Amino acid sequence: MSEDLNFVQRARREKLDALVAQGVSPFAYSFDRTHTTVDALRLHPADQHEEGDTVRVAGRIVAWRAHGKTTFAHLADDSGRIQLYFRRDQLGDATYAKLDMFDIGDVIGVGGPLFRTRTGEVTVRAVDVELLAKSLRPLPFGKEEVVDGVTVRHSGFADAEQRYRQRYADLAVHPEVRLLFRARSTMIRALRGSLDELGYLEVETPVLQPVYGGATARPFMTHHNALDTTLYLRIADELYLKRLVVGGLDRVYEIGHDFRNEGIDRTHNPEFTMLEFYEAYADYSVMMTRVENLVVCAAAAVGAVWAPPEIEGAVEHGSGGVPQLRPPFPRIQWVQSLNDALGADAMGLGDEALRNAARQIGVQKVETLSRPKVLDEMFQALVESKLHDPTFVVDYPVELSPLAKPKRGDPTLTERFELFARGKELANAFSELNDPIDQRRRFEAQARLRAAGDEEASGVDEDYLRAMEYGMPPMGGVGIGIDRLFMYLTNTPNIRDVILFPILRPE
RNA sequence: GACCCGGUAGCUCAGCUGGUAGAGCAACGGACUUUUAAUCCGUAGGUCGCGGGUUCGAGACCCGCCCGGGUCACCA
Repeated sequence: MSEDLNFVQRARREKLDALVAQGVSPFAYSFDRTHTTVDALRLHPADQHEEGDTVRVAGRIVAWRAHGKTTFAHLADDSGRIQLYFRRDQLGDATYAKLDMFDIGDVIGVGGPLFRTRTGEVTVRAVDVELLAKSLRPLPFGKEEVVDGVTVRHSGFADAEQRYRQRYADLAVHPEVRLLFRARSTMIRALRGSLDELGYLEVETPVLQPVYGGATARPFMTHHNALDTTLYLRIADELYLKRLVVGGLDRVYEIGHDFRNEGIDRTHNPEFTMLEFYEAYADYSVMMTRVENLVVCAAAAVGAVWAPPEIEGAVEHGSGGVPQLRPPFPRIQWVQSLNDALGADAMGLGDEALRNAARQIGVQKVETLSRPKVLDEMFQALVESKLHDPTFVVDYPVELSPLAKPKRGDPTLTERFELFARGKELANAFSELNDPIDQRRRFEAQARLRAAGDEEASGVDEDYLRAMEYGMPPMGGVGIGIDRLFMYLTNTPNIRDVILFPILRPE
């Protein structure tokens, strides 16, 4: 293996050996730090020019400027970075000589008083220095300069594939990427807080399921050895959460991963994060208010901690910042908006006329699609893709919504809505079907499709029907794609940039 | 899946109509006690994605393949 090391790695191994030979342990157990770099900087007031408090800071060496008997460096931690100043007369010959064994990327701890350099930068005058972890592989740090107050980054880490594969290196080198993922966590925490405040209970339901359902998608399959049975990774949480409402947990939610064995592109990762929540005695109009409030709350949370990076050469996440949301969001009827866009009564068209209309607006392979699918495609092309600001689309045709209740007063429609923004679906919700007899019919229709070769169709979930037969309260349910919501709020076009470890082809 | 762009040093990239591999940063040696893309002098570092072909000669041209990015399609 050592023959594979490049010359940079070999040089670092040699330094490691030299340190060990001098009795320095290159991988420490702990370091007693008193301040983060940003806290240390704040400790030293702008008007203070004499030496200040003593601090102990720890982090990664990100820049190194040796000048013979004196050395400047920058140390970065999660909060930011601070300059270090080493002097031979301060540290002594032996300690100062050890600095030669340090490299950019090493994790070190430094103690000493704060002072302000000639150029005004708050700096730690190192009195003691300790190696905490030797970096044996060079991190692709770029160099930074400040031009007219704007940080400009030179020759950094640009290879998108390597940034995803080695997210640890991407994060180590790009503070703006750390900030983005912190904002994602902040958003999820805010969503949890909102639901908790409404009396929702956070629960965990099975990822491994004997029967999959709750959405239309091809599943991942696996096998349990002891039971000698096929299990599926869930494609949705829905049916288990609704079982819990049967059990008397009136308001439940779950934030977790769903798995869909389908294509990978800039808006699809096979494993993605879904928030689903169900509320007994609420219908879809109540849930619309809930979604609106949650999205506004998510936007506020993200906006409070995140803005597009102002570093030239930074990893890009679109522009414009977090959108300003002005609830209530517009609500448009599915049928009406399709008819308006088409200039005809889509639902009233005969099969051939409908297919011709679909072809004309550019729907591909119309002849292979079922009638509901054709309608859905037309709606996507004519309406969805043009919804830029958050908009609720309400009252979907019954053919498109196998788990929703029929609309009161119009059985051709269902009480369902989806929320769209920037042409992408952010949420999907309905007044949940709670009639077990109707549900069995719909399951059986799915099972027939499956028998006919439709891999996306699920089977009959007898246990779920049993739960429903005990009596399922009316309820509203919502699914929100967390990755998509965060992409929308940060204007990030690629889902891989909001997932820490996106799926890639194995190396 | 279709089309477009790309794969050259650890990183970011250049390499013209084919002539035998370049820069900056990082690394290594040296000088330097307030620098900040530090500076200066020197050194080393390459299976040019892989496999064929054309040619006296291929990083470059041709064919095939692999990998990545983008666009479109599919996957609500």
